[in-house]
Amino acid sequence: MVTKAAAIAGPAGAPAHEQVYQSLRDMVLFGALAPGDPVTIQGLVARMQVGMTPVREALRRLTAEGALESLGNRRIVVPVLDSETVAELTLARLALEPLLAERAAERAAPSGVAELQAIDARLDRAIAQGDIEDYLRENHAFHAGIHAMAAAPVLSAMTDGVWLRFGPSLRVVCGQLGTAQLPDLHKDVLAALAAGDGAAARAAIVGDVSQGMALIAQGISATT
Amino acid sequence: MVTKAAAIAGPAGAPAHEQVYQSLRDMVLFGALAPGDPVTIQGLVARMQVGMTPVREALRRLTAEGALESLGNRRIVVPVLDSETVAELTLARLALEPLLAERAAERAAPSGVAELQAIDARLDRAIAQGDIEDYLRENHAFHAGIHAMAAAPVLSAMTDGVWLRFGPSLRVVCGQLGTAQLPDLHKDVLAALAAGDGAAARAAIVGDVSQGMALIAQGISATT
DNA sequence: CAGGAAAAAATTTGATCATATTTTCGGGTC
DNA sequence: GACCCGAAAATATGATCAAATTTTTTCCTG
Repeated sequence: MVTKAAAIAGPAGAPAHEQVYQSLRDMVLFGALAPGDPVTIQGLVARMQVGMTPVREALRRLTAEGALESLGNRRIVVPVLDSETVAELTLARLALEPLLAERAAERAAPSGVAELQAIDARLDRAIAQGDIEDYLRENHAFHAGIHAMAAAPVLSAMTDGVWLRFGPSLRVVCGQLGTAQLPDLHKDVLAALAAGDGAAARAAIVGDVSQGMALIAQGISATT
Repeated sequence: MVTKAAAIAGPAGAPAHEQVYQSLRDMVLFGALAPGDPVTIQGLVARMQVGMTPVREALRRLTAEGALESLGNRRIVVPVLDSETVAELTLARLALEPLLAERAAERAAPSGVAELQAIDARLDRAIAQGDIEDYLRENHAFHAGIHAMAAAPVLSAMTDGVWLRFGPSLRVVCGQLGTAQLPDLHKDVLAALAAGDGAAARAAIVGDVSQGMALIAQGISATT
């Protein structure tokens, strides 16, 4: 796949390695990179207009987070998930995200919930229009918003890492199945957050995560 | 603190950035770096004998894992934990490590259990002698061994990241309280592993993690 | 005249790049 | 099928530039 993104994006003031990191992170999360795609330093140096040092640093960071995989032979690729790994990622998400949702419900402010509702509205529109990239972006924004509400930076960071691992594969699954049958328990989540009901938020997220990861598992086994 | 470690350690064939990473990781885990210690690129370039690029890459990797913290102003320090962060880390450990222990019990091979027993024997000796660094090393080896048994690379990697976050603070607590009152439910863990009893292993690890993190929380609040 | 705050110079440290070196992969040959 | 050679990519270094902290100097005020 390897869509050619022209140049680096991000805060102009930020250091180059940070901008490269953000760009690559976006590509991983929102479908510009497919599982198995090779990621070369020189390619990134040419595509974005920076030296090799910032690119190297961004790459190390991404591999440390599991977004990219460093083959022993000096080669870096977007990881291809097998079913065991998907099962592990499901366990990880189910261990962390319900916890975050519960905390979010206990701390939810009306303005935050309203913002999530706006995101969810855009998400529904993306599904209706079959726009996969928009769906991925808004879906991520929705969950990231919940995690921000939970006020648990460490747990949020760990969860982010998990999302980076399945991002490319989720994109593939969406491409195969379209946006029609994607999970959407977001309305339940929103209701729970608005009501401050931690248990309900937890339950809704468990459902959302389970459905989403089941879809990925299904897509993986179909390819094998 | 900042004990001067002479040069890089690690597999000779490995790339320099990997060796620097391993060295720094050891320092973080086993007490050579204290919370709040500044970590400068140039200092590392001088201490280990490598250029800046490998040092930079190792530093990015460590900060991505949460072992180091990048202040906005281009400065990198060993994180100082507050009580909220300790609470989060406790949640994270309790979410992941019992899961790993349970899986380990279901997959435990006799040879693996024997190896863990050997580690635990060395650990007891370190406690008896009050050798903090040895204690930290063997304790880590013990838990890492369990995680390896669980055959869950992603969950293990996530847990490793958590350990990196509280490593320096654990060292401080050991220094304050000595090795006398350290938690040691390892015998229960070993029995559960040998018996293949997942629930018992889970329970033992819950106890071990809870006790250890409570000690850290106590040490943190004492300093404040 | 002493004390202190603000400004400016100097030093230290980080960020980036261009270049040299080494390693790996692919193609061709025996 | 094994082996060697060339191209391409990664690793690592040192130099250069920019930013931030620290120190010093200066000037104003009490």
